[in-house]
Amino acid sequence: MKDKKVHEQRMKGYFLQATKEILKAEGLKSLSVRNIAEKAGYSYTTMYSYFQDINDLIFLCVHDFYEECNVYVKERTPKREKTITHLKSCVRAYMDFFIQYPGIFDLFFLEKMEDFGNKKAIVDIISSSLNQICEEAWNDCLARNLIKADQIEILKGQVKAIVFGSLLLYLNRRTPSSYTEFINQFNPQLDRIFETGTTISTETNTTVNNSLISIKL
Amino acid sequence: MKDKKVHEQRMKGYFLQATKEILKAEGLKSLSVRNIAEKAGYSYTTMYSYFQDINDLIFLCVHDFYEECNVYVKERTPKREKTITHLKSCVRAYMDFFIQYPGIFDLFFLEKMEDFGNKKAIVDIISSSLNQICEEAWNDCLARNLIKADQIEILKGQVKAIVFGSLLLYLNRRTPSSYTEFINQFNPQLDRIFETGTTISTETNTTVNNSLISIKL
DNA sequence: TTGTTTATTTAACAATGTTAATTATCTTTA
DNA sequence: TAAAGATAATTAACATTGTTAAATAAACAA
Repeated sequence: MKDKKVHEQRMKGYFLQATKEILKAEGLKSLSVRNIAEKAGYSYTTMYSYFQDINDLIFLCVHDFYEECNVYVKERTPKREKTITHLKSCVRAYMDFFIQYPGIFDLFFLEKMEDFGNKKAIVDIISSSLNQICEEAWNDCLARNLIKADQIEILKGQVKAIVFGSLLLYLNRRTPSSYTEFINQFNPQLDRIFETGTTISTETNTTVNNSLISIKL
Repeated sequence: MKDKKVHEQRMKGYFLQATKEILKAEGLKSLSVRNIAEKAGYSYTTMYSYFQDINDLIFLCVHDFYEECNVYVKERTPKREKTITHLKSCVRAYMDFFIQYPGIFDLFFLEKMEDFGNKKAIVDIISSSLNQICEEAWNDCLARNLIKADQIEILKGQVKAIVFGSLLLYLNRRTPSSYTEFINQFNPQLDRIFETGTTISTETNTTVNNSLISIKL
């Protein structure tokens, strides 16, 4: 009785792992049932014994990728400096994750909601991921009075919009065309958001490539 | 000899028109060769006599839609007030166009570049469309010294990122869930960009729904 | 009218997601 | 241990996509 459950979980794991690997390496475009099954080591229709359809499978990945992104950011911003600089580092690390895995950006933001089977829970995870992952950093700044309380919502909104706008243009439209250019455009934009609304601006703003990763697309 | 060209243009027109109609009404998802051909009144393979493939056809639409968007903005912002308020109205009208035609947003920003056959010309039209369409408004503000010359590039960058970020989240992730909410979030964000970097801020900022269209998704 | 070029359609193929029928494998129990 | 029954996995098949090649229809020139 228990063996059955164990077996089922193991099988699901194989398919899930295969799907994640393909998504990270090649993106949604080159994902197919036959594709996944081959990597998992089974015939394609076997998938349908463990998942309702391919979307069911795809969107189980969202949870895993969200957690991976969270870890990614935490690992690269360890100090908990409680400064706006630290907050900005978290935001950049969040972006870097998607630059490293454009396929996950696709899945998170470019895929249509209908393809998730309109599952609102999944969309909520995605939509709130940036704020969720940077929550401590925001709270720290607020607690230390580096950000005016009545401005925080609009600040969050601006950061969010600018992050996804920049990612969309860069990853999907190659605008700008190089990673260095991208960072050199994005950083001052991010800096500028915090120029007003922050109580004091003693921290230096960055206009050169100080990204956390050096990978270029 | 000339009849042939005329005929060819007419045929292309039929297919192009059909494609545009489907894109505007239903979006990329429900677009197919057979779909287009049926609307055009021909068998599906006839398309291949006039276009290399379906992407060739799709991306001829980009030119037309860009022009449509330009007209849309111009019609809704007629006065040429030469103020930052006017510039912001242009930006909002540009956004409204895509809110009215989410299928065109899909085509412009969500579609993969490979699907355009990597045609850089098309991507350039898309990427520069916002700045292109709002160019006069920006120049007017600059000429009247409402914007600091050394800030204009970063301002344009911020506006661009915030516009596409907001559209992406709203159209593709239903965040926020209502049009009114969307506008009430977006407007103060846009306002805030112009609070610094603009020489004087005598103009009133808008935080209520003053959008140019009243259609809600 | 006949022959040739052009236009259009029909037939077919490969790749996709999905379902139904079939076979293989494991489990239980006599 | 071996047969019966349940479960797991595969093969076959279908519908939908984009696309190409072959066949037919239409237009036109002599």
